[in-house]
Amino acid sequence: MAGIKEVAERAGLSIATVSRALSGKGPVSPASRERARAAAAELGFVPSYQASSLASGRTRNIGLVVPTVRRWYFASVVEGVSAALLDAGYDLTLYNITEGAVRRRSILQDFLLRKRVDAVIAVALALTEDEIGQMLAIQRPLVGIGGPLPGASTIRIDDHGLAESATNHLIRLGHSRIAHITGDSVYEQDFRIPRTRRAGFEKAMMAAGLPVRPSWVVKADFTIEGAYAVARDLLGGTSERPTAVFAASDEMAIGTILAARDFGLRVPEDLSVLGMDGHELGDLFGLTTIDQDPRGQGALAVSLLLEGFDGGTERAVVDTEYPTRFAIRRSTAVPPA
Amino acid sequence: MAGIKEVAERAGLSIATVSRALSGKGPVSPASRERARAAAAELGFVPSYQASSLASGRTRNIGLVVPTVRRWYFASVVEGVSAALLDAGYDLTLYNITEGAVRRRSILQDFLLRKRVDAVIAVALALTEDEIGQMLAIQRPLVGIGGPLPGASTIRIDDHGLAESATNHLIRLGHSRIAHITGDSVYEQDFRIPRTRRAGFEKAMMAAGLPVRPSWVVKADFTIEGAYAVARDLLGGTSERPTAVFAASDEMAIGTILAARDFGLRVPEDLSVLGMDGHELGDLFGLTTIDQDPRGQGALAVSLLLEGFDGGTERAVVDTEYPTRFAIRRSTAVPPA
DNA sequence: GCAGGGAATGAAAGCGCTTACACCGTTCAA
DNA sequence: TTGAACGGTGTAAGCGCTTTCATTCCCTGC
Repeated sequence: MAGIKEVAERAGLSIATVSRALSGKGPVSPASRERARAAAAELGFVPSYQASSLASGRTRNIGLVVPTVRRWYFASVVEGVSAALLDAGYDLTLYNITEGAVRRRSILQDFLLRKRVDAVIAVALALTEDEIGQMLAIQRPLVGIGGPLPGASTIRIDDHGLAESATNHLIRLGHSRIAHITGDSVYEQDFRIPRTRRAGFEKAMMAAGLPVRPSWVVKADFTIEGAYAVARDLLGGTSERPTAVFAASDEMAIGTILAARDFGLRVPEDLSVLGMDGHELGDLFGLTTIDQDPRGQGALAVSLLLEGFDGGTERAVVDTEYPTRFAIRRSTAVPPA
Repeated sequence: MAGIKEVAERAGLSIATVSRALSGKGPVSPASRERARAAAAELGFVPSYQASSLASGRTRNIGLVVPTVRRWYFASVVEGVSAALLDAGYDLTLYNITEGAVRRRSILQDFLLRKRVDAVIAVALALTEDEIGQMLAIQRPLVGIGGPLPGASTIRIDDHGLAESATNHLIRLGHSRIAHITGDSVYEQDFRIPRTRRAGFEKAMMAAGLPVRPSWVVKADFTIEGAYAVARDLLGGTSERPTAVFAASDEMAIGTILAARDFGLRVPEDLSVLGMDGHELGDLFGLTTIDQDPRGQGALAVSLLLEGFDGGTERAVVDTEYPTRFAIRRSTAVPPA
């Protein structure tokens, strides 16, 4: 393996000049730059990451913490972050902390703090103030996507307001028997999104003078399967049935549509279904939803971070509300007569 | 930030002893070990990754190259790899090379070669021999999951044989009008799986003396939506319709089931549908499939790698055939009378 | 009682880069 | 004409660890 020393020898330059030539920092004459480049190319030289990190203090590596990559939303964020980082020549270290609190603790401590990353992007995680403090204490910018991170920059959508207007959409169509599928306790612990969306739903219902029946606010695990199971209970019983379901995620809305079909319920004639997120399957199911473009949010998080690196020392805490789009498709309509 | 030097001072030991005590390598008296541990804990010391990598040559970081994380299969592999790596105290650097050849080239060269990873796991990628050679040349083990990597270790399932026996399952049920949904050209370029599965399908058909109608071997992009679209064409036409569809992935099988439902076709009474992979939604759709546990494959890849690190210099190239399970559910039955 | 062998430890030499600093030769304004 | 300013370059001091090697000390066997 050729090192910078060999390149310098071959180019007839000092290693300092080669370093400057290849990194683009510092003044180097065009002639030297070209010779350094040529020598590096001939030897197939690739600078050692650990050496340059150690010397410069920058790793060109970003940590991305997600609860899972098996939900569409998270996978989309990961792709957005990954693509933006690749373009910028950064590496992405993925921390998939499915296993919960214990693992998460050790990740934050043993991994993120090991100066291995220049910054951290946390998706939908409600970190404690302690945890946030630790990150900031070691001078590593932290940006949160889809989750409130007091003291850190965040990119998020207005979950409360959007859930409210989604519910209002149903109410305006004439629905009064509206059920809501929210997240279950596992999710509530780490993320505040289900709770926030539920609050928006309840607010809209109250404002319209409509009852929020406890039995019509059901919990599921944010998957198609999970929502399918609870939607079967909701729709299959002999008791009165809702005319509309607002699910806190598109996956749960899709599960609801599938359950409805099982009972011969037509969507939207017999049941309106409204989702939230902008899932790639929304089109196929004609799902009305609020599209939040998680891929774009991931890319934006990277831009913010990289800007901060260049911009200098401004460690501004910005809270960006990401724009959404209300995609009205076929799954919502006026209630049955 | 406390460094090993501060820890050594506090513990009243040399930095060499502290290093040995904390890493567990080399002889250290129990008393010193304890003092080093205590001092490190008090100072919140976490060793610098780049420094130890630079000094030791090991990064404790594994590169994982995937074409996307938005398919269930890949996301599952990522989770399997991630969990295993986290347990072992390794980092995972994710290279999501959705964008194709150009990006992939620069990733392999600029990133993987920068000595940033101890090993690489490539999922479903048909790397060229050149690319494989480069990796091996720099002494970095390479293991492939779900794709043939000549010269490197691989974990894979018997795509050809399994596609064959899946097809035979349909044939034994009495089907003779069997369609196959395979991958489209984008996928074929980088991965050999669709082609291999199609070959298995064709072999079984030929062996049974059944015709492989070109119009019944249709291409889709391995997504639910993509397969839904082509399945609508396949099933909705006025011409003769197949009685069974063997899709090269569960997602495509699910798309087929959804398309069938649109036309009022009952599964399996009017149409048998057979998938492959073991998707988490398979249960909901009652999908008969071949379960290949990608999560387990990811975990196995990590074990193989880590074993190799400990085991020593044996750079054995092993080709592991991962066990699968034929999950017979409700989506396949005898053909309509 | 003494050589020989470990175990425990510390000093110090790197690992392969980046960058502060010093230096030289120009250029250009005063 | 002079000196400040600056572009271009090299020297060398680290970055924060790991690991080799030498040293010390204690135990064992003869």
